[in-house]
Amino acid sequence: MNNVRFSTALHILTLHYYMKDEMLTSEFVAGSMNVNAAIVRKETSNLRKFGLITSKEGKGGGTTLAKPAKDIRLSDVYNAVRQTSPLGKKNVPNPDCPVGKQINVELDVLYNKAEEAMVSRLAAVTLEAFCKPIK
Amino acid sequence: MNNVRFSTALHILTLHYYMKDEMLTSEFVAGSMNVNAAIVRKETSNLRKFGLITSKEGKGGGTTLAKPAKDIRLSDVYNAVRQTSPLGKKNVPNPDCPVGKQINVELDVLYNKAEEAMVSRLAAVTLEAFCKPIK
DNA sequence: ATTAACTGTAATAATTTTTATTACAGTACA
DNA sequence: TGTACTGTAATAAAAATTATTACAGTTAAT
Repeated sequence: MNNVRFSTALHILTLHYYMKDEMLTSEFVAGSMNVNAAIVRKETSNLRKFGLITSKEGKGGGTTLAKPAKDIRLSDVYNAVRQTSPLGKKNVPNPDCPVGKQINVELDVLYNKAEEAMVSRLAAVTLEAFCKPIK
Repeated sequence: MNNVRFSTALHILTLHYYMKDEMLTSEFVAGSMNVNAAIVRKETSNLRKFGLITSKEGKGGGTTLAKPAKDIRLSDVYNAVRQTSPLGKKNVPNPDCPVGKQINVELDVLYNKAEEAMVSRLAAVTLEAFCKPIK
Protein backbone atom coordinates (compact mmCIF):
# COMPACT_ATOMS: atom_id res chain seq x y z
CA MET A 1 0.00 0.00 0.00
CA ASN A 2 2.48 2.54 -1.17
CA ASN A 3 0.01 5.02 -2.53
CA VAL A 4 -1.42 8.42 -1.92
CA ARG A 5 -4.96 7.44 -1.00
CA PHE A 6 -4.92 8.11 2.74
CA SER A 7 -3.34 11.49 2.12
CA THR A 8 -5.84 12.21 -0.63
CA ALA A 9 -8.86 11.21 1.43
CA LEU A 10 -7.72 13.23 4.41
CA HIS A 11 -7.04 16.23 2.20
CA ILE A 12 -10.55 16.03 0.81
CA LEU A 13 -12.08 15.84 4.26
CA THR A 14 -9.89 18.61 5.62
CA LEU A 15 -10.86 20.86 2.76
CA HIS A 16 -14.51 20.25 3.51
CA TYR A 17 -13.93 21.13 7.14
CA TYR A 18 -12.10 24.27 6.12
CA MET A 19 -14.92 25.31 3.79
CA LYS A 20 -17.58 24.77 6.43
CA ASP A 21 -20.73 23.36 4.91
CA GLU A 22 -20.18 24.55 1.38
CA MET A 23 -20.80 22.06 -1.36
CA LEU A 24 -17.49 21.41 -3.10
CA THR A 25 -16.98 20.22 -6.65
CA SER A 26 -14.37 17.67 -7.63
CA GLU A 27 -12.80 20.33 -9.82
CA PHE A 28 -12.31 22.63 -6.85
CA VAL A 29 -10.91 19.93 -4.62
CA ALA A 30 -8.61 18.72 -7.37
CA GLY A 31 -7.28 22.25 -7.69
CA SER A 32 -6.24 22.36 -4.04
CA MET A 33 -4.52 19.08 -4.42
CA ASN A 34 -2.91 19.17 -7.82
CA VAL A 35 -4.49 15.95 -8.90
CA ASN A 36 -6.99 14.92 -11.50
CA ALA A 37 -10.66 15.63 -10.84
CA ALA A 38 -11.61 12.09 -11.78
CA ILE A 39 -9.38 10.80 -9.02
CA VAL A 40 -11.08 13.08 -6.54
CA ARG A 41 -14.47 11.83 -7.67
CA LYS A 42 -13.32 8.26 -7.36
CA GLU A 43 -12.24 8.92 -3.79
CA THR A 44 -15.27 10.95 -2.75
CA SER A 45 -17.40 8.20 -4.16
CA ASN A 46 -15.53 5.74 -1.99
CA LEU A 47 -15.76 7.94 1.10
CA ARG A 48 -19.49 8.17 0.51
CA LYS A 49 -19.74 4.39 0.61
CA PHE A 50 -18.09 4.56 4.01
CA GLY A 51 -20.49 7.20 5.26
CA LEU A 52 -18.00 10.03 5.56
CA ILE A 53 -19.17 12.18 2.66
CA THR A 54 -22.53 12.95 1.12
CA SER A 55 -22.73 13.85 -2.51
CA LYS A 56 -25.23 15.39 -4.83
CA GLU A 57 -25.27 14.82 -8.56
CA GLY A 58 -26.23 17.25 -11.26
CA LYS A 59 -25.88 20.97 -11.64
CA GLY A 60 -25.03 22.72 -8.39
CA GLY A 61 -23.99 19.35 -7.00
CA GLY A 62 -20.84 18.37 -5.17
CA THR A 63 -19.89 16.90 -1.83
CA THR A 64 -20.11 17.74 1.87
CA LEU A 65 -19.10 16.04 5.10
CA ALA A 66 -21.65 13.41 6.09
CA LYS A 67 -21.25 14.19 9.80
CA PRO A 68 -19.55 16.58 12.18
CA ALA A 69 -15.75 16.47 12.04
CA LYS A 70 -15.61 15.58 15.71
CA ASP A 71 -17.44 12.36 14.90
CA ILE A 72 -15.03 11.27 12.23
CA ARG A 73 -11.96 9.40 13.43
CA LEU A 74 -8.87 9.06 11.32
CA SER A 75 -9.20 5.31 11.69
CA ASP A 76 -12.44 5.65 9.73
CA VAL A 77 -10.48 7.29 6.97
CA TYR A 78 -7.85 4.59 7.11
CA ASN A 79 -10.43 1.85 6.90
CA ALA A 80 -12.02 3.52 3.92
CA VAL A 81 -8.84 3.51 1.87
CA ARG A 82 -7.09 0.46 3.25
CA GLN A 83 -5.96 -2.06 0.68
CA THR A 84 -3.08 -4.16 1.99
CA SER A 85 -1.17 -4.46 5.24
CA PRO A 86 1.08 -1.55 6.22
CA LEU A 87 3.87 -4.09 6.62
CA GLY A 88 3.58 -4.99 2.97
CA LYS A 89 3.08 -8.13 0.99
CA LYS A 90 4.05 -11.67 1.84
CA ASN A 91 6.02 -14.12 -0.20
CA VAL A 92 4.57 -17.38 -1.40
CA PRO A 93 7.17 -19.61 0.19
CA ASN A 94 8.11 -23.20 -0.49
CA PRO A 95 5.63 -25.50 1.29
CA ASP A 96 8.21 -28.28 1.38
CA CYS A 97 10.24 -26.27 3.86
CA PRO A 98 8.89 -26.39 7.43
CA VAL A 99 9.51 -22.70 7.89
CA GLY A 100 8.09 -21.87 4.47
CA LYS A 101 5.04 -23.91 5.27
CA GLN A 102 4.24 -22.19 8.56
CA ILE A 103 5.58 -18.69 8.41
CA ASN A 104 2.70 -16.98 6.67
CA VAL A 105 0.29 -17.93 9.42
CA GLU A 106 2.58 -16.29 11.96
CA LEU A 107 3.09 -13.30 9.72
CA ASP A 108 -0.66 -12.85 9.45
CA VAL A 109 -0.98 -12.76 13.22
CA LEU A 110 1.89 -10.33 13.55
CA TYR A 111 0.72 -8.06 10.75
CA ASN A 112 -2.68 -7.86 12.34
CA LYS A 113 -1.28 -6.91 15.74
CA ALA A 114 0.98 -4.27 14.25
CA GLU A 115 -1.75 -2.77 12.12
CA GLU A 116 -4.15 -2.77 15.04
CA ALA A 117 -1.70 -0.73 17.08
CA MET A 118 -1.46 1.81 14.31
CA VAL A 119 -5.19 1.97 13.75
CA SER A 120 -5.82 2.46 17.46
CA ARG A 121 -3.53 5.44 17.36
CA LEU A 122 -5.44 6.84 14.40
CA ALA A 123 -8.70 6.27 16.22
CA ALA A 124 -7.49 8.59 18.94
CA VAL A 125 -7.50 11.52 16.51
CA THR A 126 -10.69 13.09 15.19
CA LEU A 127 -10.91 14.94 11.91
CA GLU A 128 -11.64 18.06 13.92
CA ALA A 129 -8.47 17.68 15.98
CA PHE A 130 -6.45 17.05 12.86
CA CYS A 131 -7.84 20.14 11.13
CA LYS A 132 -7.55 22.51 14.07
CA PRO A 133 -3.99 23.69 13.38
CA ILE A 134 -4.84 24.50 9.77
CA LYS A 135 -5.95 28.12 9.72
CA MET B 1 6.12 0.60 0.88
CA ASN B 2 4.05 -2.08 -0.67
CA ASN B 3 6.76 -4.63 -0.95
CA VAL B 4 7.88 -7.94 0.39
CA ARG B 5 10.98 -6.85 2.23
CA PHE B 6 9.78 -7.13 5.82
CA SER B 7 8.40 -10.56 5.10
CA THR B 8 11.60 -11.53 3.33
CA ALA B 9 13.87 -10.29 6.10
CA LEU B 10 11.84 -12.02 8.78
CA HIS B 11 11.80 -15.23 6.79
CA ILE B 12 15.57 -15.12 6.52
CA LEU B 13 15.99 -14.57 10.25
CA THR B 14 13.42 -17.21 11.15
CA LEU B 15 15.16 -19.75 8.97
CA HIS B 16 18.42 -19.01 10.73
CA TYR B 17 16.76 -19.52 14.09
CA TYR B 18 15.24 -22.77 12.88
CA MET B 19 18.61 -24.01 11.64
CA LYS B 20 20.37 -23.18 14.91
CA ASP B 21 23.86 -21.91 14.27
CA GLU B 22 24.35 -23.46 10.89
CA MET B 23 25.84 -21.27 8.23
CA LEU B 24 23.23 -20.86 5.50
CA THR B 25 23.86 -20.06 1.87
CA SER B 26 21.73 -17.65 -0.11
CA GLU B 27 20.84 -20.53 -2.40
CA PHE B 28 19.43 -22.51 0.50
CA VAL B 29 17.46 -19.60 1.91
CA ALA B 30 16.13 -18.71 -1.53
CA GLY B 31 14.89 -22.28 -1.87
CA SER B 32 12.80 -22.00 1.28
CA MET B 33 11.34 -18.79 0.04
CA ASN B 34 10.84 -19.26 -3.67
CA VAL B 35 12.76 -16.14 -4.52
CA ASN B 36 15.96 -15.38 -6.34
CA ALA B 37 19.23 -15.99 -4.50
CA ALA B 38 20.50 -12.54 -5.46
CA ILE B 39 17.56 -11.00 -3.66
CA VAL B 40 18.37 -12.98 -0.56
CA ARG B 41 21.97 -11.83 -0.73
CA LYS B 42 20.86 -8.24 -1.15
CA GLU B 43 18.73 -8.54 1.96
CA THR B 44 21.25 -10.42 4.08
CA SER B 45 23.77 -7.80 3.10
CA ASN B 46 21.38 -5.14 4.34
CA LEU B 47 20.63 -7.02 7.55
CA ARG B 48 24.33 -7.28 8.17
CA LYS B 49 24.64 -3.51 7.93
CA PHE B 50 22.01 -3.32 10.67
CA GLY B 51 23.87 -5.79 12.86
CA LEU B 52 21.35 -8.59 12.68
CA ILE B 53 23.30 -11.03 10.50
CA THR B 54 26.94 -11.93 10.16
CA SER B 55 28.23 -13.22 6.88
CA LYS B 56 31.26 -14.98 5.61
CA GLU B 57 32.44 -14.81 2.04
CA GLY B 58 34.10 -17.52 0.01
CA LYS B 59 33.80 -21.27 -0.05
CA GLY B 60 31.95 -22.65 2.96
CA GLY B 61 30.64 -19.17 3.58
CA GLY B 62 27.12 -18.01 4.26
CA THR B 63 25.24 -16.20 6.97
CA THR B 64 24.30 -16.64 10.63
CA LEU B 65 22.40 -14.60 13.20
CA ALA B 66 24.58 -11.86 14.63
CA LYS B 67 23.07 -12.24 18.11
CA PRO B 68 20.66 -14.40 20.09
CA ALA B 69 17.10 -14.35 18.79
CA LYS B 70 15.87 -13.09 22.13
CA ASP B 71 17.94 -9.95 21.60
CA ILE B 72 16.46 -9.16 18.21
CA ARG B 73 13.22 -7.20 18.24
CA LEU B 74 10.92 -7.12 15.26
CA SER B 75 11.21 -3.35 15.32
CA ASP B 76 14.88 -3.86 14.48
CA VAL B 77 13.83 -5.81 11.43
CA TYR B 78 11.32 -3.13 10.50
CA ASN B 79 13.91 -0.40 10.82
CA ALA B 80 16.30 -2.35 8.65
CA VAL B 81 13.87 -2.58 5.73
CA ARG B 82 11.85 0.56 6.20
CA GLN B 83 11.59 2.82 3.18
CA THR B 84 8.49 5.00 3.33
CA SER B 85 5.69 5.61 5.78
CA PRO B 86 3.20 2.78 6.32
CA LEU B 87 0.44 5.29 5.59
CA GLY B 88 1.85 5.82 2.14
CA LYS B 89 2.98 8.76 0.11
CA LYS B 90 1.82 12.34 0.26
CA ASN B 91 0.58 14.54 -2.53
CA VAL B 92 2.36 17.68 -3.59
CA PRO B 93 -0.57 20.01 -3.09
CA ASN B 94 -1.24 23.49 -4.40
CA PRO B 95 0.63 26.00 -2.21
CA ASP B 96 -1.83 28.73 -3.20
CA CYS B 97 -4.54 26.93 -1.25
CA PRO B 98 -4.36 27.44 2.53
CA VAL B 99 -5.10 23.81 3.15
CA GLY B 100 -2.73 22.66 0.43
CA LYS B 101 -0.04 24.84 1.92
CA GLN B 102 -0.31 23.49 5.45
CA ILE B 103 -1.57 19.97 5.29
CA ASN B 104 1.69 18.14 4.68
CA VAL B 105 3.15 19.42 7.93
CA GLU B 106 0.19 18.00 9.80
CA LEU B 107 0.35 14.79 7.82
CA ASP B 108 3.99 14.38 8.76
CA VAL B 109 3.17 14.68 12.44
CA LEU B 110 0.30 12.25 12.13
CA TYR B 111 2.23 9.73 10.06
CA ASN B 112 5.00 9.74 12.63
CA LYS B 113 2.62 9.11 15.52
CA ALA B 114 0.89 6.30 13.68
CA GLU B 115 4.12 4.65 12.65
CA GLU B 116 5.53 4.97 16.14
CA ALA B 117 2.53 3.12 17.54
CA MET B 118 3.10 0.31 15.10
CA VAL B 119 6.82 0.14 15.71
CA SER B 120 6.30 0.02 19.48
CA ARG B 121 4.09 -2.97 18.99
CA LEU B 122 6.78 -4.64 16.90
CA ALA B 123 9.35 -3.83 19.56
CA ALA B 124 7.31 -5.89 22.01
CA VAL B 125 8.01 -9.05 20.00
CA THR B 126 11.41 -10.72 19.89
CA LEU B 127 12.57 -12.90 17.03
CA GLU B 128 12.61 -15.77 19.48
CA ALA B 129 8.97 -15.22 20.43
CA PHE B 130 8.00 -14.95 16.79
CA CYS B 131 9.78 -18.18 15.89
CA LYS B 132 8.58 -20.25 18.83
CA PRO B 133 5.37 -21.51 17.21
CA ILE B 134 7.24 -22.70 14.13
CA LYS B 135 8.23 -26.30 14.78
C1' DA C 1 48.49 -22.12 -7.30
C1' DT C 2 44.26 -23.70 -8.99
C1' DT C 3 39.68 -24.78 -8.68
C1' DA C 4 35.21 -24.68 -6.51
C1' DA C 5 31.84 -22.49 -3.68
C1' DC C 6 30.56 -18.77 -1.71
C1' DT C 7 29.12 -13.25 -0.89
C1' DG C 8 28.58 -8.49 -2.66
C1' DT C 9 26.94 -5.67 -5.92
C1' DA C 10 25.60 -3.57 -10.21
C1' DA C 11 23.09 -3.39 -14.47
C1' DT C 12 19.14 -4.23 -16.65
C1' DA C 13 14.88 -6.51 -17.87
C1' DA C 14 10.25 -7.92 -16.60
C1' DT C 15 6.30 -7.40 -13.95
C1' DT C 16 3.09 -5.24 -10.97
C1' DT C 17 1.17 -1.32 -8.89
C1' DT C 18 -0.18 3.25 -8.99
C1' DT C 19 -1.68 7.46 -11.15
C1' DA C 20 -3.40 10.23 -14.94
C1' DT C 21 -6.30 10.94 -18.76
C1' DT C 22 -10.28 10.66 -21.53
C1' DA C 23 -14.82 9.78 -22.30
C1' DC C 24 -19.45 9.43 -21.53
C1' DA C 25 -23.88 8.00 -19.25
C1' DG C 26 -26.89 9.66 -15.77
C1' DT C 27 -28.80 13.42 -12.78
C1' DA C 28 -30.51 17.89 -11.37
C1' DC C 29 -31.14 22.67 -11.76
C1' DA C 30 -32.44 26.95 -14.24
C1' DT D 1 -33.30 21.97 -23.26
C1' DG D 2 -28.78 23.34 -22.10
C1' DT D 3 -25.40 23.47 -18.50
C1' DA D 4 -22.90 21.79 -14.64
C1' DC D 5 -22.27 18.39 -11.95
C1' DT D 6 -21.23 13.06 -10.12
C1' DG D 7 -20.19 8.13 -11.12
C1' DT D 8 -17.68 5.02 -13.42
C1' DA D 9 -15.12 2.53 -16.83
C1' DA D 10 -11.47 1.99 -20.11
C1' DT D 11 -7.06 2.80 -21.14
C1' DA D 12 -2.57 4.97 -21.15
C1' DA D 13 1.44 6.56 -18.68
C1' DA D 14 4.54 6.50 -14.97
C1' DA D 15 6.61 4.67 -10.95
C1' DA D 16 7.79 1.03 -7.90
C1' DT D 17 9.01 -3.61 -7.21
C1' DT D 18 10.99 -7.98 -8.34
C1' DA D 19 13.71 -11.13 -11.16
C1' DT D 20 17.60 -12.23 -13.81
C1' DT D 21 22.21 -12.21 -15.24
C1' DA D 22 26.80 -11.37 -14.68
C1' DC D 23 30.98 -10.96 -12.59
C1' DA D 24 34.57 -9.24 -9.24
C1' DG D 25 36.32 -10.50 -4.91
C1' DT D 26 37.02 -13.91 -1.04
C1' DT D 27 38.00 -18.24 1.20
C1' DA D 28 38.82 -23.20 1.66
C1' DA D 29 40.38 -27.42 -0.01
C1' DT D 30 43.05 -30.09 -2.92
